[in-house]
Amino acid sequence: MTVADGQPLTQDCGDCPIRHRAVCARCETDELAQLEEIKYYRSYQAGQTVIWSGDRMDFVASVVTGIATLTQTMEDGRRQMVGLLLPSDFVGRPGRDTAPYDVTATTDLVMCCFRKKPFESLMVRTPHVGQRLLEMTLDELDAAREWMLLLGRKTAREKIASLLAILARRDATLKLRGASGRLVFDLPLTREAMADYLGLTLETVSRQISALRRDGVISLEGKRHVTVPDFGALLEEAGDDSDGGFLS
Amino acid sequence: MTVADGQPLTQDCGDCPIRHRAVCARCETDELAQLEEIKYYRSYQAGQTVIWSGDRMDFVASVVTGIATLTQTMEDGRRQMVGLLLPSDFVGRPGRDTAPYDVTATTDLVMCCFRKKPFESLMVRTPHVGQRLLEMTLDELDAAREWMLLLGRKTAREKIASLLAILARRDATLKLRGASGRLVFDLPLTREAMADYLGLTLETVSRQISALRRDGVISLEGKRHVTVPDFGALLEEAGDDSDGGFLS
DNA sequence: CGCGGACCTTGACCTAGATCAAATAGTGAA
DNA sequence: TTCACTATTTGATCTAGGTCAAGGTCCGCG
Repeated sequence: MTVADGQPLTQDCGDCPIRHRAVCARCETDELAQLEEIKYYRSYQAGQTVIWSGDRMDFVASVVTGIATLTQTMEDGRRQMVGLLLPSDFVGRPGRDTAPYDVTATTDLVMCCFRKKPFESLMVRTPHVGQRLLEMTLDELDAAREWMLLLGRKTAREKIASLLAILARRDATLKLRGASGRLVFDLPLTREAMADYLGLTLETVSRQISALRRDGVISLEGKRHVTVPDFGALLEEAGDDSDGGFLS
Repeated sequence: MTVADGQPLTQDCGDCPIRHRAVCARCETDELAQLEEIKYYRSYQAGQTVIWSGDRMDFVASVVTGIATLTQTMEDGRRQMVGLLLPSDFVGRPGRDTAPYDVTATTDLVMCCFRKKPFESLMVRTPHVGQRLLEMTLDELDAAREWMLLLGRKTAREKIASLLAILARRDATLKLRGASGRLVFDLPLTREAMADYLGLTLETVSRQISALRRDGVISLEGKRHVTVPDFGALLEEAGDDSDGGFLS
């Protein structure tokens, strides 16, 4: 996934890193060809806003590489992140034309976009797209509900541990590393973004990370490079009643 | 919607109160006939548990009348409600066989059930069911994300006001009353259930309701019968930056 | 090499909401 | 009518996390 001098690149769906996980995952070759015809790539730099809440949104898209966030803001400035978009995740909604949330690129970001109208008409013709989108939406709903438990009932320490566990697990999945006690990854979020995600202040995030470090649950090199010596111990801190069945 | 002596009743889809809003909303008459063939009704009394988290779940269903809740529980007993199911809402997920949440009847409840296998195979044949389910799931995801903002960032008073606004609005919709400043409805939830929904304790719920009453935002007859003299004022208390465009 | 500006950490203090503890309705059965 | 029981309210206190404030670290730039 290289981007030549900030220019969006075009590429073959066959080589796409998210081919088997994104909204196109279930498509047959002919369906894929139709999608390929209407797709185009866009890239954003870390920190850039992709869409402002309330803006007209004439496309839908899949995240190809990088991380984006969905956030809601109240008039007085209180902010809550309501979604973390990782590679293969879908942005936008067929049948809606203004964005309900701010979408921001947290890291450098490449998205595979489809203009909304052609995509919608394509959804009618190619059942596999709609089926896959339903599946993905149901998964996101589950994730949102798990997040509701976190926001409503977990302590600050549990919230941080939960977030670290999610990031660590996701990183391990991407790297295709098997079950292993020791995990190493980089935090893709600032302390402030973590606070927005967790319903905390950035000071509390910082304090709890320091506390987890003092207690040996994690160790840090620099501010962002995290080592988890014992993933089980981290899950313990997260307060989850199950380890998700994998990488325990 | 009467239930003869606790016996589930069968009825014609044509007379069904949720015909045009549930998962069957978009079905043509022939599709509806197929659904009708595999449906059956079940009823539950207020307080009964419909499904326990982790249980095998061999059906999916629509709420016909009454209210049900989805809740998650941590080992130490902390509880968070993650969904409020109103008439026409859908329970269960095609392609999953154990329930991820407790489902509880909050009021007397009637559900229109479909065994999972036949429903799944029907979904392949009748595109309108899948389309409608996608639409409904996207709506639920939006609702879940709004709830995340509430859980993560709103004060106790704003949380209560938000919940009352949702219940009032929904009640007004059901009764088909037009825009009106004055609204009257009954709380379908105990203080404890409200606390589970809002990420608060029941004492805080009680105190904040008392405070809203003292301040004239609502008035109460008994514990459950609420009058909202000025819906706009209630929305103001809820801290939402928009009134949802209806019934302001 | 020194400056400005993100980003992060830490300390001191404060407050919204939790916790603990009673008291007060309602409600249905005997 | 009284008892038992559940739902609710209210008060007194405690505390996790917020707020305010001061440094610290890192990095790019003149």
